[in-house]
Amino acid sequence: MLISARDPVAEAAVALFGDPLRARIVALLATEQMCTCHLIEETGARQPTVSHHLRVLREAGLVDTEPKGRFTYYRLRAEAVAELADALGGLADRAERAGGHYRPC
Amino acid sequence: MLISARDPVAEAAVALFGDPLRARIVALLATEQMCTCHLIEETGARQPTVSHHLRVLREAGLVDTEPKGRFTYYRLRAEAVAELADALGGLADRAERAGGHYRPC
DNA sequence: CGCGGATATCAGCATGGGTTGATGTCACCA
DNA sequence: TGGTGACATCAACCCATGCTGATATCCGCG
Repeated sequence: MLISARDPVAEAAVALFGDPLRARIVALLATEQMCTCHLIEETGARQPTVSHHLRVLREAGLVDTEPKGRFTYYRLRAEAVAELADALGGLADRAERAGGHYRPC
Repeated sequence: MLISARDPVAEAAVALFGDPLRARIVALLATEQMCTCHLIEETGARQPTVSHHLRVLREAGLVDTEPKGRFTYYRLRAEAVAELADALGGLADRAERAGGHYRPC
């Protein structure tokens, strides 16, 4: 795994947690599917701010949207989060095996 | 898990991946322990920049340091990465179980 | 059809964090 | 002891991103 600016793991991690409000939204969506109006209510943030963060999550492929009339419900994509968890598990494994190797200076 | 600005999961994720260069450093440290001079060489970044990012990782408890004379080696803490992976696995589980719950508007 | 509600987007502004060059401190060597 | 190398830190600068108020668009209802 060569992590670069375009690495999906880094991008997903930053999309999920790169901002405190967005991390809060993620936590809320992990409890139930919610529409924008609920997220605005729960977080106390302004509507455009909430919409902006939902857009970041949407474009990162971390949420699905389901329009219901005037309301838009968001679902956290468990499969995408699980992929990230797996990738991090792999990183931990590699780090474990990397111990003891000392490159000379 | 109530993710907030102080949440260790969010903080670890951001410390690991919040900047492309830092993510790159993390990937390098997952292959072997390296000293600052190696990381400067491998990444092509300036020394203060590399030091700054190492500091972020250090203060987040994600790397251990081992001074060897004038050289400082860094080790990615596999256990810390594994904890993050576990937490994300839990988040994915919860998101999976959250499907189907629709709060009325 | 007109109005109100939900929300996605736009444009402008402020701030935090990354990068840079300079500096300070410690370790090593002749 | 003095000089050099490694690197942690400092201070200044810049830019990407989050936040705000305004606007546009779509949907539902009387």
